[in-house]
Amino acid sequence: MRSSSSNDPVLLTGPVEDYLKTIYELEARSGAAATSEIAARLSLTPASVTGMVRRLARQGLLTHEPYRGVRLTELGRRNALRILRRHRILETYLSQVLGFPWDEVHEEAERLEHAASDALIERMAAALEHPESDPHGAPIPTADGKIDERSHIALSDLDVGESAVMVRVSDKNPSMLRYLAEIGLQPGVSLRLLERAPFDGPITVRIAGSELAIGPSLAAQVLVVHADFDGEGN
Amino acid sequence: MRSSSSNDPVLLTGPVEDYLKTIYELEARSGAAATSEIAARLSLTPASVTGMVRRLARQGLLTHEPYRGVRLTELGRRNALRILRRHRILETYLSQVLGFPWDEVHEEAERLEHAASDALIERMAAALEHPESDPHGAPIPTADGKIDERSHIALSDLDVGESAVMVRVSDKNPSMLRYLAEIGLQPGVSLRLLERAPFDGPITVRIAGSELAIGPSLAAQVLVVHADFDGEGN
DNA sequence: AAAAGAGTTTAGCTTAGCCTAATTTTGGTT
DNA sequence: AACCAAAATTAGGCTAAGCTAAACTCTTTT
Repeated sequence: MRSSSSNDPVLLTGPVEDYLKTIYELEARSGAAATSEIAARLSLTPASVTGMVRRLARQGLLTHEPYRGVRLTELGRRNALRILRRHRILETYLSQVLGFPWDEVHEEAERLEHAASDALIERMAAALEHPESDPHGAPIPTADGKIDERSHIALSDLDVGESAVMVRVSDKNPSMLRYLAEIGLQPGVSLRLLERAPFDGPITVRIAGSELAIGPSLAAQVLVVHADFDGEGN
Repeated sequence: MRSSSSNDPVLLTGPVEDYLKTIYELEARSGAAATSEIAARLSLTPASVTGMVRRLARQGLLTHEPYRGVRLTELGRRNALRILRRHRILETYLSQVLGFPWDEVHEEAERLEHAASDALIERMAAALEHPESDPHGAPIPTADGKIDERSHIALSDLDVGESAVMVRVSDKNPSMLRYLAEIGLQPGVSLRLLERAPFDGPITVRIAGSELAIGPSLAAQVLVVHADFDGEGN
């Protein structure tokens, strides 16, 4: 009479690691991750996700309320953060040490994060002097599972006349990243919103002295903090 | 009526890469790789190997004469050398750049070799200034599939009085590697065979001024070239 | 209150890669 | 020449992770 309780040994496969990471990110935005959202992010069918979610629930990595969505347990969250740490340290290492352009590091890290040992990740972290964020501005969880999720707003939500500092952008769209690099819009760069065209039109910003028009959908992806404010403490 | 011919797209999975690498190494020694040898190297059952071998033959990566053994085709050899290049460059990078001890790099490379892109491997190779051998002295195949297999003899086959240079040792036995590092027996080190005890007894060598007794089974694993001879040209 | 549609789950299959147990082949001994 | 043991193969199953098609549930709209 042995029940499969939550302290069964948890050996994570690559696909399972991908689920956990994805669910962590979705849960951070929406409270609970929907089957279809997970499926879309991982390019799987919803039916496949339902099946995997059942298994992960059985292993104690998440809870599943049918038709209601999925939440990570503490165990699931710890593991998700471990993968996220690997991913972001790998991205940083590939970018800073090996000179990969920032639009290529995501895909490479996506594969390496399942193969690298903790020892390797920690050596890379040490070589980078323990970075706090990756090349796209995402915070890197510590080895003991703490993460400093800063509050930030979208560039598109800035008011005209306000100054801000670019802090973060998604790592998942290579061509967007190439464009941002081209116009010099990278984490740490200061900017000021000069003008906003009506009817969801482009935004004009000043970056490093020159003016630049940015479409609203791109501006919505670029995260900033107000320049006079440091963005800490939510 | 479509036959699965040898120019089907060949996308290699991790396990398949391991088979090719292993078969390449066995074939180099014995002419053809036996099912049971492959199974032993990969810690699988012979039955599993037979099944996989059939698939790989169907994909044109090797030829299989039932009960007689397995040989890589040109396609299989090219792919095996690609994995071997990855493995050895990874080992070298982990050792030289990230400071891993030489007894730990094999296991780490074993996992990373299936995940790293060609672009990453080539960046690492460039950072290392295109090394010709890995930390254990194994030659690194070039990106276009050439490999410089040097001839060498076992330390145990040296005659008394002969001088030699250590050139290579297997990367697969961590505790042996730790011991060799401890006694300073690493590729490039010069030595002279002082004495050989009878009845398969220990060998005494001089390394860096001091004398050292080495058991025969260890000495058989350590490969050397004669000091007055450069080991090139078969 | 019923119906519709989006989202989710279930049922049943597929493939890769492994396993054990049973059988067959090979090559060497008596 | 027959036999035996080792090696190899076949037969039949299993798990992880995916898929399609069909059925179900929830919420919203009529």
